[in-house]
Amino acid sequence: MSSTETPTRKEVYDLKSYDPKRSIGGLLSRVKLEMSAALDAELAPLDITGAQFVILMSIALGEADSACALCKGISYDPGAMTRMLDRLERRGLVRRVAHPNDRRTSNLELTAEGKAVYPKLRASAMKVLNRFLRGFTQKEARQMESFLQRMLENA
Amino acid sequence: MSSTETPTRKEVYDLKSYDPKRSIGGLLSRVKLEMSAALDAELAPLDITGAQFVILMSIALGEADSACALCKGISYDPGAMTRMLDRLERRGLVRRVAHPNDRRTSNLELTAEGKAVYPKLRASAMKVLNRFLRGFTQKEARQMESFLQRMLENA
DNA sequence: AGAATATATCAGCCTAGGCAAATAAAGCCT
DNA sequence: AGGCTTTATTTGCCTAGGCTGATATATTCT
Repeated sequence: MSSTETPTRKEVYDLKSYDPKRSIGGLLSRVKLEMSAALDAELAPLDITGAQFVILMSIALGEADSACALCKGISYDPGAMTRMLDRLERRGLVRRVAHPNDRRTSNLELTAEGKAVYPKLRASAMKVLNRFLRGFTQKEARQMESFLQRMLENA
Repeated sequence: MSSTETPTRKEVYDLKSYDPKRSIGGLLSRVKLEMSAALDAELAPLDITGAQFVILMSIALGEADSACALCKGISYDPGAMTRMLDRLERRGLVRRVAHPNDRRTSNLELTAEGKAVYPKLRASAMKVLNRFLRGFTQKEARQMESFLQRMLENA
């Protein structure tokens, strides 16, 4: 060995240094909490929650066209998804359309109203996120994305 | 101006580049979800949830000695906290002790059993976190902490 | 085709947090 | 002391997600 320790196998936190609240885990939970609250507040005037925002975005971007696909995409409970879509349908933002070849499922579409609010949703979410990233350079933001991506791959 | 643009005022995401799922917001939510699930799984054998872990840690570290202090420390609902402490008390991990000078509140203490599991909790949480941080250098971890801290200050 | 299996959704029950009103005890002000 | 305000906790009600089992289709395999 070239040195007294083996840095490549060393873990980030050890029993002496680990402080739950100041650790990446604690900070990340807190940031997520604050960001969700801020997004909810930003979307409140549109009478749309942060959770609904996620669903609407997925549909709008063509990432999912059925309840099942939505669940898989974001690790959401199917039972909860049924009720979530019920709400969005009652709210007039989403429509369930019969699937021609598969009668088990429905295709999901945004209604006219859904399409109309979509740009506002996008802008609101972006605004909130940018607020949390005040003072970040592009380079720092890209690095943060990369860190988070790596953590996800380690999951 | 020394350059054609003003980089200091530029925001991280704009309407063209913003992709909700790949953005820091989307990634961060997802990482938090995965980390919480992983922590719950790790603590399941001890019959303790991730939410309970947070409370127990705060008490153990002397960060809070009353329900109210706990709520303030972690932005938790007082009503929910009453019930959380009821559960922890029934579970035999926490004790409410009468406060000598203030009969509105109770001092919170870990029971013997609570003190006994505490090191295991700490080790479990650390283990999960280190797993998500595989491949991170110390420098990268410190930078991640700093990014999250800055986001919090922007909240 | 018929049976076994897999998929998609839904409905019921449970848990847990958020909110608002109620209660009780301090603290403050004059 | 008496009244007003603040603080700490509790309780009831509401919402929403997780889990399980039921149901209806598709799909696959003989």
